[in-house]
Amino acid sequence: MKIEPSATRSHDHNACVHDAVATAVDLCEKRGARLTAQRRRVLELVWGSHRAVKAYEILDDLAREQPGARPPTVYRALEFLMAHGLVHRVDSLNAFVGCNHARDRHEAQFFICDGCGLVREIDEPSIGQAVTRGAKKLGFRVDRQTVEMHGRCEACQ
Amino acid sequence: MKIEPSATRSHDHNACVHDAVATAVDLCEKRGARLTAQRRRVLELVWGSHRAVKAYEILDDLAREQPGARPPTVYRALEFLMAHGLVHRVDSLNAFVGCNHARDRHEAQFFICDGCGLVREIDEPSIGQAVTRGAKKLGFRVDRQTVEMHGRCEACQ
DNA sequence: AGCGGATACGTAATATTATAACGTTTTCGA
DNA sequence: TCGAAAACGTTATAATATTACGTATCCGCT
Ligand SMILES: [Zn+2]
Ligand SMILES: [Zn+2]
Ligand SMILES: [Zn+2]
Ligand SMILES: [Zn+2]
Repeated sequence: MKIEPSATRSHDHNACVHDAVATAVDLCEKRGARLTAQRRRVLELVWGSHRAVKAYEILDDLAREQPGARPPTVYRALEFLMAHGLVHRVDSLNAFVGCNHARDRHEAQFFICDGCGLVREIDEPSIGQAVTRGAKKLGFRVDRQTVEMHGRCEACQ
Repeated sequence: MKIEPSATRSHDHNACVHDAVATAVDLCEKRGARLTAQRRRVLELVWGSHRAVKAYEILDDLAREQPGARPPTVYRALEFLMAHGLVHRVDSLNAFVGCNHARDRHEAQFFICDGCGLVREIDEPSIGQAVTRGAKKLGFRVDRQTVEMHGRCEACQ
């Protein structure tokens, strides 16, 4: 198992991946959820970078080491990982990104650099609050939010 | 030209559509943009309801009255309409919705009812401000935002 | 250990969403 | 009225995602 390097990072990314997997193992253990080898491998592949990764990119990677892999293989794994908050879907990119604070359930908000592809998940409570205010005005109940900001990261400006 | 009724409205929807088209005609006039018959028809079809409409639904409708219609016919019209802020894409639904305050360029924020499909576009400045604050913390420059809240409208709760 | 239901996976097919490529027609100002 | 730009027609294909159904594996229970 080798994790490829990425142009968009300057840190020890293997440590990122290792941490993410350890957290996932832990969390699934606690919840009695089955983090199978395949699901775990898909999690690693999603964490291959801090970019959002396309399902078919994951499929290509997976198929290289496991020729039987098919779309449902990947989508099923992603479904599981999303259900457990280990991965998020980025709707504006049709792509998936690893969650870097998966311990608690949370509303995900993303900054996405259109230059280098970097995705940063944040938790800015005032965004949630502003949304709640807006919802109240309309009598809406909010169950789930998609908040994705596109632009340029510091390095790419 | 007949606009179909929708389960999710209690108002004179033909008036909505009429207004939207009048605004569009006006705006395109001002900008020297060509709101052709086809683009106008697609705008009407998007405005067929206050729900988000799929591209292939529009295509089906359009093809009924114009058998030569093909995917590019619709996507090209939508591209034009979006470029002029007359229609927005709802990323979390892969669908399109008419803009109800197209006069000015604006950041669109949506509340989407998962019960009846109603989409309400709002302009809650505090959301934009909260986002800006979050962006500043990260050194991000925001160019474009996707803010889509899913839940239940007042009637569907 | 052996049974049986639930969960996960393999596999083929197909559905849905979107774009590429290229030629023709229309528009509109010079 | 000419010519370039824009719009449109048409075919094909790319990209994303799901359905359906059969098989294998896991796991609690006896
Ligand atoms: Zn997260
Ligand atoms: Zn960047
Ligand atoms: Zn709008
Ligand atoms: Zn509703």
